[in-house]
Amino acid sequence: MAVLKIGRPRSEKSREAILNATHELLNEKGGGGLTVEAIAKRAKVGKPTIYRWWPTLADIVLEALLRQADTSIVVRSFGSFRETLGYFLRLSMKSLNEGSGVHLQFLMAQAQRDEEFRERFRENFVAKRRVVLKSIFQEAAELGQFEIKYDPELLVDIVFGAMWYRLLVGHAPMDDCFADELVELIAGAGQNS
Amino acid sequence: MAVLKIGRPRSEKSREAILNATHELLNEKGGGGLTVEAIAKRAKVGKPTIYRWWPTLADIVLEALLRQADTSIVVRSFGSFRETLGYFLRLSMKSLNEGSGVHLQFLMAQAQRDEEFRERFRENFVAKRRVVLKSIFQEAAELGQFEIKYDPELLVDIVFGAMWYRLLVGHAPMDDCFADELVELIAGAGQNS
DNA sequence: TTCGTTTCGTTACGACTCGTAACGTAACGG
DNA sequence: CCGTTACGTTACGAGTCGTAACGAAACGAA
Repeated sequence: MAVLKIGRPRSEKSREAILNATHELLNEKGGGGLTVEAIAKRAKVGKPTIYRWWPTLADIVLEALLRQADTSIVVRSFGSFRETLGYFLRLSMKSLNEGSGVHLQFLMAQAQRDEEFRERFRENFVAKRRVVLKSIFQEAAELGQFEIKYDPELLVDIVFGAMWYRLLVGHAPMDDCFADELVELIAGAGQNS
Repeated sequence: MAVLKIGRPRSEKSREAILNATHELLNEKGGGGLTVEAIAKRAKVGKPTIYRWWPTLADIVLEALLRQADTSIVVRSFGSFRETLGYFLRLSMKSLNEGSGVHLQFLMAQAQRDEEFRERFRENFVAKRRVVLKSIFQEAAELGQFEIKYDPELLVDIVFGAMWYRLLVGHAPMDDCFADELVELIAGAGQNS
């Protein structure tokens, strides 16, 4: 399975410069005016170099997001279901408020204009997050802390749906209060007879 | 309050042609490649005429949506809370599947790239829908059919959030089953002690 | 009817972004 | 040294943007 590599190897320096420039521009000017040329200029890189490795601007943002999200998504199991879910939600919301929210807004917007990217976004990001949250529900169910009275897929739609909704519409904050409310509602849905 | 009008009046014919062309292009080619020039060409209208009345492409889509949404949003009160909410959700989802979903996808995408339009979208569409759903909760609460154990704002985030999430991500269908599941979960959240 | 006002559709423009092609140069393995 | 691949630079056609300029058309008022 060893892949034979000939020719000049890919510049890891340029790759990181591109991802860093994307991250910076997103946080400085938002996703509104993000452009490939701006990234190339900031990263001191040729535009064809970008198009050689990423099919779309959105794919650059997706990779920039995944690079930092891998380290920030942590699932810790506490004694109770409420604590475990609450920790996960507060951590997720903190990540959104501290920068990755702009990435997600941009990605979801682009997913509406590009059907092929929408599938990549769904497979490489959304689906993975869903698995994590679902595992929290199922683990709690196995421990007897949570009774699955509703389809876990629905519960995931509820939790992530509400978060995405607030992120995209911007009518209410993504704070700990919101996380606690969600925990109470979900926990309440798996408790009573 | 009678406003004095002098000069040539606005062409109602052109206005409707523009909104109809927008509606047609959205349903034919999706929101991906929708452009002002395409609308002008389809509506047989000059491009400056469009820019005279709408500041943004998204505002045209918003008006095209509101024109048909006004007639399709109906709230009927049935005997039970489950029936009333279920009717509202099934009707909303039917509307999404039959055309207005493409409008909403486009509008939410544009709202991420244009902060000013995001506010208009929030005020003129999202907020109004929220009021309608909230009124269903409160009316049921007054009738003793539903106990408000959670902030009504949160419940609205839950219901509309889940619907928006499915619409934008496209991982699961917007069918009657989904509506029924949501009804059960919400009703269950306001029933037990 | 005539005039002033406003909108109409057409055409054209500069500015911007897109994605790609062409070029010579740089960095690897054989 | 040679073949291969990636690099950065430059330039290009295509498309869209939002606006300006123009003459014609449609209204109310004199």
